[in-house]
Formats: sequence, C-alpha cells, structure tokens
Amino acid sequence: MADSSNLTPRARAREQTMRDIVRIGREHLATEGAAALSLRAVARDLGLVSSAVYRYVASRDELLTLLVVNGYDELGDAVDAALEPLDRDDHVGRLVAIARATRAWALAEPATYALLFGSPVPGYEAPAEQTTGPGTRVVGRLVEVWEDAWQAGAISLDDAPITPRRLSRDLARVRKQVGITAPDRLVARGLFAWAALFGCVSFEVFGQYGADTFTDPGDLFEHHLAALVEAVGLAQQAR
Amino acid sequence: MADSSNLTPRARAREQTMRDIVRIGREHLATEGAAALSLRAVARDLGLVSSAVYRYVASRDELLTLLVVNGYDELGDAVDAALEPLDRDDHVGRLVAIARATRAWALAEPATYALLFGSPVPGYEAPAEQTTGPGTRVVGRLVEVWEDAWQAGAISLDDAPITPRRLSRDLARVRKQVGITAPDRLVARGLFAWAALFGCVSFEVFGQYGADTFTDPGDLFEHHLAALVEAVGLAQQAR
DNA sequence: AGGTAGAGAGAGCGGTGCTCTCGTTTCAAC
DNA sequence: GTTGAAACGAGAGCACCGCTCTCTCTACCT
Repeated sequence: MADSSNLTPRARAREQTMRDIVRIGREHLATEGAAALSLRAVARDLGLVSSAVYRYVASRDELLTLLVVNGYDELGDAVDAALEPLDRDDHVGRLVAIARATRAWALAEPATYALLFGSPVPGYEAPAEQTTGPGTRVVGRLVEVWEDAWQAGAISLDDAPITPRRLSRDLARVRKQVGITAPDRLVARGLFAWAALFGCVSFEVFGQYGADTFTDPGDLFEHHLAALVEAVGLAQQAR
Repeated sequence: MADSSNLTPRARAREQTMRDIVRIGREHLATEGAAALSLRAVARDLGLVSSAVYRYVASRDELLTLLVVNGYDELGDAVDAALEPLDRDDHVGRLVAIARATRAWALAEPATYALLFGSPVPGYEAPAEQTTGPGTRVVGRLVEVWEDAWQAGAISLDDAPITPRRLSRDLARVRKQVGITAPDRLVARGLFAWAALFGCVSFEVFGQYGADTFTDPGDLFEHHLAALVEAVGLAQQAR
C-alpha cells in the first residue's frame, strides 16, 4: 500500500501532482485520443508551465506508459469485480463475465481501450517490464477458467495432437510459465478465445459495423459470446 | 478507367502529382505510422513547399482518407487474387483463403492495416460515402462464401431462432441490403467469423502476444483458423 | 545555519497543420 | 493571337507541439 503518512510535505505534494497528471492525462485521452495527447495541454490544465511537468514525467511517452498501466489495472479490476460473485465451478459463467466486463469497460473507456489494444502509437513502444504484468491480468483470468474447467472435466476436447512441433513447444513453454496442466490444444483454444473476444470488442468500439447497422450492438455481442462459448468447448448455454 | 489521354498537360501533371502524394504518403505511413503522417514531410519528399500540397489535398485528414481508400482497395485486391483460383463450391478453402490473404496483407502493411482496422485516428472520421464501398469488399467475399455454402447445404446449423427480435430485425435489413437468402443465424455467424478473424490478425499485427512468445505466429494462426472454420459450421478440415 | 536538491518560470529550438498573399504559368474563351 | 481567369508554387506567418536549458526560489537534510 502506498502510504502517504510520515512523508515530507514536498513528497506528498509530489505524489498529489503525479496523480493529477495521470487524471488529467486520462481526461485528455478520453476527449482527444492518444495521438493528440499533449503534455503542454496537461500542463495548462494543471496550472503549470509546460517545462515544469518534465520534473514529474520524463517525456510524453512516459506519460503514455503511465496511462497504459493505469488502463490495464482498471480493466483488470473491472474483470475481477465481475468475477467475484461467481462460483469457481461456473466455468461458462466466468468466461461470459470476463467477456461482458471487458466489453463494458471498453465501451466506457474507448480511448484507453484503443491505447491498450488498438494500433500502436507510432514511435512509442510500451516498456515490457512495466506493462506485461498488468497487461496479462485478463488473459490470466481466462487461463484460470480453462484450467479449472479442464480439471473438472467440464470441457470437451478431441485428442488430435497439435501441429507443428514448434507450436507445441511454444505452447509448452507458455503452460510452464503460467503453471497450468491443461493440454496444448486447450491453451491454443484459450488464445483463440482471447483473440476472438477482443476482435468482437474492437469491431464494436472502433466502429467497424457502421454507425446505424444495429440498434443495440449488445445483442450481437451476446450472440457472438454464445458462439465463442460453443467454439471453445464449454458446451453449456451462455444465459 | 481513368484515362489520361486527351487531357491538358496541366491536368496530367496534376494526376501525376496526386499519385505521387498518395505514394509518398503510403511510404511515410509504413515507416512512421498514421498519427505521425506529416503533410510537410510529404511535401519535402515531393520537392514542394508545404503550402503547395494544399492545392491537391485539402487537409491532412483528406490525405488520410485517400490512404484509407487505397488500403481497402489493396486488401480487397489481395483477397480477390487469393480467391481467384478456387472452385466456387470449395467453401472451406475460400474462407481459409480469405483469412490467410488478410493476415498476409496485414503483416506486409501493418501501418495501413492499423489505419483501417485499428484505433480510429483522433479527430478524424473517415467519410462513409468514400470508404464504405471499398471497406466492405472483404466482408462481402465472406458473405458470398456463406451464401454459397448455405445454398449448397454444406453448412450445419441448428434451428434455434435468433434473439432478441430487434437483432433479427437488424439482421433482416442487412440480408436485404446485400441480397442473401441465408438465415439470420448464419449471417450472425458470419459476422462473428469476421470479427474473430480480425481479432486474430490484430493481435498478431499489434503485438499483443509479446515479441518472442511464438517462433512462428503463423502456426498459431493456422490453429485459430481451424477453430474458426469449426465454430462457424463448415465442418471440413482446413488443410 | 548552510549547502543541496527539488520545483516552477521563461526563453528558445525545430517541428507540426494550416492560412494568406504574392508572382508566375497555363489554359480557354473571344 | 490576345487577354483574362484559373491553377500553381513560394514564402511568410500563426498557433500549436515535444523537449532543453537556464534562471530563481524554497523546502529539506545534515
């Protein structure tokens, strides 16, 4: 826990300013988008001259990194909150909850979603050591569902081996890293579900369906979700 | 056909300059990305002063629109070329060809792909009247596959009705617009396949898997493709 | 109490999109 | 063939951007 007691006033002021920068940055991100995020504008809203914010943030890219981490954490929290009331053996329910929470958060925070999962910001590469941790929370939850479903025998799976060998080698490494026992084929299915889920969400958030094609895009998402649950071998109904 | 004969020299020079602008714009897009696309830099490469290019292109956004249309057309051509040698009744083959051609083009032109299917460029909205036409070529091809497979009875489909009613109403309108006879449920499945396909491609192009997780991401894509074919009810194998 | 490090202000550099004005060239109507 | 309009390119200029440097002031630690 970041405790601000027994800190010098200057240090507390610094923490406050840091929080303000992230807050104002997120506001600008929401209103103008990632590429239009301007350190000078943040400084103006902060009541500072532009050069002063460089005392806190080394560069525009570093501000972006702060917002990326902040966004991943918020999405992770939203997913965790949606998962909280569910039984551990309600595998379909957990998958559906993850998907719905992701979509809801993405629609509520489209700019941050775009920053995390959209086109990379040109010239900016998120530093892996800061972003992979929070960035893998959602897929981590997905993996947990897979693993539990596998352990409970609640997932249907033909035993065709995965090909080619280099893919099964890669998948084995992934399995080892995250510590799961489910077979390669299941991990690959999980990755497919992950990518497909974000494809559905991105299409909606990024407006690929067109503006007025669907009166409530949520209906279509629910259908996609049902298809996804089925495709993945968790053969119960979504609702 | 845009014929440049019996045109005044000035008009032909204008056409050439237009082509040059798009060409140089695409180069910059590929090397620096969409948000870093600078009209001034294009002007420099063109040997013109920045204000002069405003004789040809009204704004940076209009240049983006030109590149969007150009990109959609190139992707559409790539997909058409991949489809050309295939039999009309090879439904799985056509779906797989569309998917592979899309992925290949996206990996070859990541910046243009990002411009078309990634986060929207802030402050820029693609004018629908110019972009929806070329922008729907790929999904149009997908729909053709669906329709043919349906007509040939080569697609498995349970007859659960689509819910809720407003979704089936929307889908009916879409069906009417594109003139297909396949049932709602199939159209929805097609949209799911579309979104899931682009989710898989985007994850790879945008680097969501991490840099060194897979020795050849193409292996994983092929697996995803097999899952997609299965999920969609075209129950043959992909290879 | 004094030295140091942090904080903010301001000027400045080179870049951006875009506008305006100014000569020059081209084209087409007469 | 002349002439007037339209197209064209150049240049200056505006407001903005990221970022650096220097300056002053003040809070903090020893």
